[in-house]
Amino acid sequence: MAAPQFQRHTRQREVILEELRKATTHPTAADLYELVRHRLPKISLGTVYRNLDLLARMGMIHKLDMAGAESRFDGDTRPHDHVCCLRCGRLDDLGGPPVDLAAKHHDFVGYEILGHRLEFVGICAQCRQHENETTL
Amino acid sequence: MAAPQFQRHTRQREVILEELRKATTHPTAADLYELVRHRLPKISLGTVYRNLDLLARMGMIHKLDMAGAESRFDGDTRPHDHVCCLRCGRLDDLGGPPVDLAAKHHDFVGYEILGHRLEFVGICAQCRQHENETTL
DNA sequence: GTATGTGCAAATGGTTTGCAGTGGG
DNA sequence: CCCACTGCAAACCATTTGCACATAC
Repeated sequence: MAAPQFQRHTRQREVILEELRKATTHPTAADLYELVRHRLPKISLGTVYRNLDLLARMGMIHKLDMAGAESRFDGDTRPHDHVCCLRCGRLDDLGGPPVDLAAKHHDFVGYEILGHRLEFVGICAQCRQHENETTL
Repeated sequence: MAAPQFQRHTRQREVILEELRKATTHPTAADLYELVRHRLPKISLGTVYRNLDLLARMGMIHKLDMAGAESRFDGDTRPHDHVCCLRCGRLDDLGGPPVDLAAKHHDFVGYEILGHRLEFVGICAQCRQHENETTL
């Protein structure tokens, strides 16, 4: 709830942020751990989690909490929506401007609305092709 | 992936479904476990999970997976959206028809879109009042 | 009678945390 | 020099699972 603020500048944090920004796949914490480990072999998974949390609360990255177990992270903080493949689980950015749901309709039952979480679901191109090849 | 089908009719499943339909709070599996335990003291948490999963795959209830760690369940399968309070975590139904996002805009980057997950977030009436009382 | 469903308890898996040591400023 | 940050390992906690027994049909 407090304003998160960096107190130190560490190599670990720097590399985590770099690798996340470089990635195009919305990696999980474990994915990122592996990526970062190529450059900082001694880093611990706990440090990855701590820094991802800190970076997200600073607003420098986005934590994608939506469905499923593992959180994924996004180094691109420009507003955009996501599509998740129900078959293989891959998560892609959606082109075009994000859906605007502001104010629209609805009785908000006393809530002050601050935002929304939205994720499209479907079948990705690869999985659709796979299906066509396999299906009788 | 297979078509889920009931093979037996059990008291446990019956009571779980009844309690969920009676509840107005979108309970978690653990909440439901407590509720059901009043009537079936020997039921196990594993059974609650197994039946919730089965009922959800039958389409008789909805599993709400979005934010936070714990899944919540909804006995009302009519289409409707939800609002979640960022302060206290309560989850409410939204009145009015669900937001229609069909087809709209967007380059769906090769995906066949089957649906979406949507959840509004904000501060509930109670927490807003609390804030006003407490804030300087 | 039999295989599905249950209770129990242990296992799993993602995430968090306590602690002693490291290093950024 | 000091305190935030790290590495490590143990702790956590929601959920899943293996197994022997119970029970719906």
